[in-house]
Amino acid sequence: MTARYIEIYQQLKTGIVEEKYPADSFLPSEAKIADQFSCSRDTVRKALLRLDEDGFIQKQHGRGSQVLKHSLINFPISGLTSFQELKEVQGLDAATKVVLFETIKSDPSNYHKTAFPIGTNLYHIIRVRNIDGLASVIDEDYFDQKIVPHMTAKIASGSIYDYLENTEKLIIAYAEKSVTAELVTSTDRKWMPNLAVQENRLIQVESRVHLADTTYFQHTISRHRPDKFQFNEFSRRQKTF
Amino acid sequence: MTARYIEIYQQLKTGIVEEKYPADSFLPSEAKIADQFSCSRDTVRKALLRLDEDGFIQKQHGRGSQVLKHSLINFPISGLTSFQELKEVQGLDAATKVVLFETIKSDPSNYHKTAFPIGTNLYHIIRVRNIDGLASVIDEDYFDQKIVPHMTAKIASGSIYDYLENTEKLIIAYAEKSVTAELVTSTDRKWMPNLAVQENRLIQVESRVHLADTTYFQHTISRHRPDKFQFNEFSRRQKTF
DNA sequence: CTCTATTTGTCCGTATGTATT
DNA sequence: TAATACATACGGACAAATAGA
Repeated sequence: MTARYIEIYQQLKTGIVEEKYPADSFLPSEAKIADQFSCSRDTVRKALLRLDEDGFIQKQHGRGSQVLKHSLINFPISGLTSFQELKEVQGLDAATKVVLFETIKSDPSNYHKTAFPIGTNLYHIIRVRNIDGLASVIDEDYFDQKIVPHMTAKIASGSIYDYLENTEKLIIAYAEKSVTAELVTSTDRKWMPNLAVQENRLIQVESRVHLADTTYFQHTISRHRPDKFQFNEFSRRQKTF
Repeated sequence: MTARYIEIYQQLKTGIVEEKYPADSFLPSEAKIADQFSCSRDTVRKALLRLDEDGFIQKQHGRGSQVLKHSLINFPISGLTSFQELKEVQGLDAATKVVLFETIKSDPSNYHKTAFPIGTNLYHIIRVRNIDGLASVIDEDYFDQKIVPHMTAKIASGSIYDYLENTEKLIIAYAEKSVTAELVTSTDRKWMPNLAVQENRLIQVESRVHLADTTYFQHTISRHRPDKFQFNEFSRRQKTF
């Protein structure tokens, strides 16, 4: 069922994480890996391409594939990763409180904010994320009810993405994101009571999320405490094409 | 010299940008594109993979490749894109002033900052970026002199990446980046005199940059005016592998 | 709902080019 | 120069998803 190259990707990744292939060492050549797995070199190359993209190895023409230090904990703003997934991966002491759950209709007054066509029925949800007991993120979501018809406050208090993908079987594909530093509002201070008075901005990540068939279904605004905000990323030099 | 699949990528991309293939329409099937270019389907698939990664199309199993709205101007923090390149792509009215150019040796007092081994000879450069006449970014760079032996203040006032790649023929491959919101210092205010007094933080992007052979050669700290900071990104949902 | 045509996804094998050592 | 390793390209086969009759 799962593709052969995915299995090979996973096994090589495990070998890297468990230091069977330590940092700075080279993986076996593509031909040797193909022998080990009794598959074609093409299949191995697909696996190595993913490892390269994910920052586990650096491929080098004529030399081999070198294992990179995977020191950085990935806190991806890029990549579409839910808070719940981050919590699990990073083992955070985190809790979610749903502070608003309502259904609204998109109208001219909020169109600029949500970018949904006027008249679209939406869920409007606000959640506060507490990390180590401190209110650290305010998430405001809008979901198209045509796509997500059975949202509840209970679902919102857990993992919405887990629900969307595993229960509703939606295939979440891509998002346009923008990151800015926005002025603190009185509403922000209400949900983040411990924010120091001299802090005048929150880090805002705004996302428009689409399904695999390009349907636009979610708009999210995440506002982060500036003194707690950090994200780490592995990035490759853009080829100039 | 340039690979066939790159040519195909470029031509399709041009067709999308010039709206020969408008948003929401479908590209011809892989087989048809292969016919048009008299190449194999494998070669077409490589081109489409890049277009998909770059957010120009959405591939859909059994359906085709749909053209996406490419509304967002990419201001990549991810992706390793130099200020000079951004300036050219976005047509910014931007100027660079080199405010510090010195050679130093890495020692215990700055090791935590640069992460270069103690005793490494380094160029230390600080540049202020003015956009529309306003000091908007402070860039602080450290370069390993073993890798970049002939840096000058004149080069630093232009495009260092252009120099590194085209003159020194270095192949810049990847970076570990972190983004945080750091407290404003008196030095920051010196270089950004118009920063409002109530602003207490700058958005900081810190990068450790490596060459294709994994050599670590550059450490950069970019501090952005919070009221001017914005970056947009196209991002895909991480497969859970 | 079934069948079929179309389209993309995966995998294989082979050949040749190019970079590194 | 020669051996090794990755990059590109071709062609074929079958699986899986989609759409429409």
